[in-house]
Amino acid sequence: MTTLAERRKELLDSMMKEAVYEGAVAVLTRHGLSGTTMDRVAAESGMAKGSLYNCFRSKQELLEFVHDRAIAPLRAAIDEVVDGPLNAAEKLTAIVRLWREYLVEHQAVFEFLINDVAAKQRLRDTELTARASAIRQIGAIIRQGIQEGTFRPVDADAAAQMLISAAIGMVEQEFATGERRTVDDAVESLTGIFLYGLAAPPVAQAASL
Amino acid sequence: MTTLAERRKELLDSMMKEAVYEGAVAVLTRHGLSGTTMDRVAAESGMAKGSLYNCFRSKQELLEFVHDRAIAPLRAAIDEVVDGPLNAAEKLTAIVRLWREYLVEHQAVFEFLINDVAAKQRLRDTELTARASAIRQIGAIIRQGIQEGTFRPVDADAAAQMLISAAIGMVEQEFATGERRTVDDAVESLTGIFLYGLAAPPVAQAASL
Amino acid sequence: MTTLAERRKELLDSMMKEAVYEGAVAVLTRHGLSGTTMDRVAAESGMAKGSLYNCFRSKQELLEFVHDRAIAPLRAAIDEVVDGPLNAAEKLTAIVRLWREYLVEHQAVFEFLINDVAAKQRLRDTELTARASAIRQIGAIIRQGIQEGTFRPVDADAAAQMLISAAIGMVEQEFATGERRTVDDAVESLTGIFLYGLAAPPVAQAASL
Amino acid sequence: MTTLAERRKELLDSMMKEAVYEGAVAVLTRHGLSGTTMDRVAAESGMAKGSLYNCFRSKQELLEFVHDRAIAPLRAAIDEVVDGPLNAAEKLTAIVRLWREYLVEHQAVFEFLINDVAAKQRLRDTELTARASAIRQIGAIIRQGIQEGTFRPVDADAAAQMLISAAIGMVEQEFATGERRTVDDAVESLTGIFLYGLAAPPVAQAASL
DNA sequence: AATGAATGAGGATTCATTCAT
DNA sequence: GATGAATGAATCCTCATTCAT
Repeated sequence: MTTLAERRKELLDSMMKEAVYEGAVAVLTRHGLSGTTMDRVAAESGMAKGSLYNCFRSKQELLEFVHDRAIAPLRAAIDEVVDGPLNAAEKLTAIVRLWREYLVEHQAVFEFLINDVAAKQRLRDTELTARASAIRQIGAIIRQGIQEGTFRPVDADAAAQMLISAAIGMVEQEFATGERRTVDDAVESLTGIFLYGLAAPPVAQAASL
Repeated sequence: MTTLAERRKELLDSMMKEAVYEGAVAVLTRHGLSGTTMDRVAAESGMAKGSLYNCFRSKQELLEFVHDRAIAPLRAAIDEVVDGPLNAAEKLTAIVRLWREYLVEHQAVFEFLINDVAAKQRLRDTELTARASAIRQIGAIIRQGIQEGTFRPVDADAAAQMLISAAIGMVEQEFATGERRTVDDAVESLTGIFLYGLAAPPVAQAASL
Repeated sequence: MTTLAERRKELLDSMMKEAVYEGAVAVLTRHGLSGTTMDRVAAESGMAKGSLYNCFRSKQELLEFVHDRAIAPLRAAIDEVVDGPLNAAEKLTAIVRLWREYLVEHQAVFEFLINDVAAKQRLRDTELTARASAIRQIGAIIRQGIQEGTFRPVDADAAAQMLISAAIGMVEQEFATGERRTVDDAVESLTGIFLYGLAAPPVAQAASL
Repeated sequence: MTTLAERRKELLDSMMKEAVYEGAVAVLTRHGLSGTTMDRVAAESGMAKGSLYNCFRSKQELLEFVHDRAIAPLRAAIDEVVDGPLNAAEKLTAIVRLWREYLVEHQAVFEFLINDVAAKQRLRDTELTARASAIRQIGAIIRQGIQEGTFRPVDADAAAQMLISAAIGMVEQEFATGERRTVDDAVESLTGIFLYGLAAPPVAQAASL
């Protein structure tokens, strides 16, 4: 018996949350994080402000939901890559590409997404932020590469952090300056440096052969 | 004639601004950017709210002052490195070290400093933000390295952006997780990857066979 | 369907606005226009400051409402006279009487009403101010009189402006000096001069010689 | 001995007040009454805010001074007319002309001047306001006219009040609508009505001769 | 006497949250 | 459960007035 009612409730609840998600993203896009008020989210979601509070205990909780909800597809896509058959360098490249595409697509809520409201305000569950989980996964890939012998034995977590930071920074830069690069160009630029570094290959080594 | 009165006035003014700077940093540290109200800054600086407005036309202006004031020493130190006699790789390493030391030291206002209030709220003079100027300078150094033949011919500005983003990301990571690395370790980790990449040198492998 | 909820809402809304009107008039009376703060209006109206802003977007809008609300009965009464069957001189007299009664009755908010906040701050719709609409209507009546041949061919709008200004001035004078005249006396005094002028009739003089 | 010092002091004082007058008028013109702050007046007058308070006990007092000072020339000119040899109708016309010229010339501070700050805020000495003294003088002239037999025996003070109110109203109207009339036209329009009224001369009387 | 920095009460406005219907 | 009016603390900013120099 309860099953029926429960399912119904859950369904309604998730429909409402979906509406809230879309409304919140619209508001975030139009008014920025500081301009995102419960009033506006309610209006944009087509529901009463009070209903927002039936769904979420506080604005903080609502924003965390929106954040997680927005991040979910990216995380899923990355999971697929991570569990896939590619080698370390290819996985890294694929992930960088996913991040880049994701960031560009969500430009409007970029700041909100990247600056990780949840994390900032009371870093609840660090593992939930897109960045944190990306770092863990990338770290694992780098370790894989090191084990495979294709990567140098670096501090994998530090490298992962740098990689993701650099990816974000690159997109931020593009947004700030307004110039837009092609995906291929951007991804290559980033992975090129991370895989091969800035230093020119030492001629001496070649000569020693 | 004016010297007397002017000197006095300037002195008092700079003393007040110093007090405001310290008060603001304290508030920023304790309450975060969004918790930084004029009331709190006034109280923390030991002056009346109105006096803040005798000194700064608006909260925005006050925050810009604090930001610039906080960033100034780092910029000066980097300028010195840039204009110095080191080669490109050494300069890069030195700058990464300066950034790291600076960020760790100013941990408290980190978010505020890096997220560049000024830039966010109405990107005044983009060149004035610490990050932007660092990118320009690092870009120049990379170009220098390319010309010297010690760096590969990469997109210098993109690389600079990545480098600075990675440096910031690294410190953010440390703050978030609580683990603290030594300066040498961190700097080496970062420059190691940026200079030599993740990929294991294929030549050495070939030679070792 | 909507009727139920809508009626209720409208009723509540108009009750609130009524309360605001009365509160605002009380504050206006006690503290004058410049002493009329949102805090005081809220307190006097028996509601929270925030509720005022649920009803009116700004202080300006609230004041405009109070103004219009206060002016409405007078305008309606004048409309009735204008559309009535009286001749021009009678209409003028009737209108002057209405104005006078109205001004005396609303002495407390006199300054506020006459100095036309709305007009002053951003003359929205000039036609809405009591004075402006009175001038238009009186102008029409004077033109009617001119056509009827009972009035001299004067500049009707200028005359209307003078008439209304004089009516207001007369009441202002009474308020300032504290002496109160009877309605009949005051109206006769005003219409007497406007209809027949100050100059003694020359015909009588000629006849008396 | 004191004479010398006293004269000096008085001279300096009146020079300062002159400067304040000009500064205040400039500020009033540029920022309106509500935008007229002591800071701005001090700056515009080229003196320190503190000095303003050596000269005037309060802002109120300063504004009263400015008001009176601005009104003085008009009052003097009217005095001349009043004491002159003209007959009542001519005096009235002359005074209306003076008012009109004065109002147009001081358009910028019109509101301030006419709405009589001093009177409004605590009608100190009613006789000092331009309007009040004008009314007294015009009342005297009308009484003169009545005695001369050229005016009908009306309530002189009420008529005077109406006349001055109508004059002010006429100019206000012009300012509001933007259309500007010639002095002659405006004065004639006003005096025409006040002297001869709106009513057409009764044909019946002429016929009865 | 002149100065202008310091004061702090006061004002308009916003918004997360509650709660009666 | 849904609604949205009510709340009032919190925020930024202004400005007349004082007073130490």
